[in-house]
Amino acid sequence: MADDLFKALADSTRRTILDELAERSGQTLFEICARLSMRHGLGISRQAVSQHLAVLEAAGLVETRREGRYKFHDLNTAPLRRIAERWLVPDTPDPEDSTP
Amino acid sequence: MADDLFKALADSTRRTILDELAERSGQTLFEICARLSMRHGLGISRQAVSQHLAVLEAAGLVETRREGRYKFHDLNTAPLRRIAERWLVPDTPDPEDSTP
DNA sequence: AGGATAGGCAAGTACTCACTTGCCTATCAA
DNA sequence: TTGATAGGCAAGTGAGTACTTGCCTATCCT
Repeated sequence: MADDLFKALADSTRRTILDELAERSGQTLFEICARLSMRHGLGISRQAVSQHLAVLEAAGLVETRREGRYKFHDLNTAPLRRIAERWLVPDTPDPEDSTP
Repeated sequence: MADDLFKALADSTRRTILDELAERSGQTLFEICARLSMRHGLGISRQAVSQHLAVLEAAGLVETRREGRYKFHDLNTAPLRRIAERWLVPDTPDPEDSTP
């Protein structure tokens, strides 16, 4: 659960994708590919970006909506808010990692 | 720089170590090993924990102080606070990942 | 000094993961 | 229908990494 979130954030390309979606929400796969290439100089295939988006969606950081042949991607920052709270608040720890 | 931070958080054992240090700061390597085994059921070698602590220290999440033959580890939550801010604030993005 | 404790260094192994390659499906426009 | 566009599925490859094993250094106590 939380493991998916942190693993998703561990890759720099995925973090750049989050940057792009934070700036302009609702982009399609091809739009994201173009902007990664143009603005960030990332020579990366469409399939690679698609796989990154799947990871981000599994982590709950990206939500998608389909319209016709287009699939729009939206950023969801809710999971990010709980990251810092885990170690800042000396509360009962999340039993997430106790039994991997 | 920020890459070290996210990579450090990507491992569940390291996150559990942060949990332990959040609960009791200033533990030694052997104390951390014992608590990981006792309270979390993690059968992990001392060297593995030592390597994890090195990763956490490189990420700025753990600071160490040496006293005699003991090395105490303290949690530093400062880097965590800036994680959520990156995508919550629609500001000029950190140019960190532009040129990997 | 000698043993015990706390920690460090380095090479090897096994596994994960990012990325590519190749092909396939679905929607829209002519 | 035909072609073009947007996206998906799956196997293979190469690099990174978590962990082990073995040995070494430093500090403390008797």
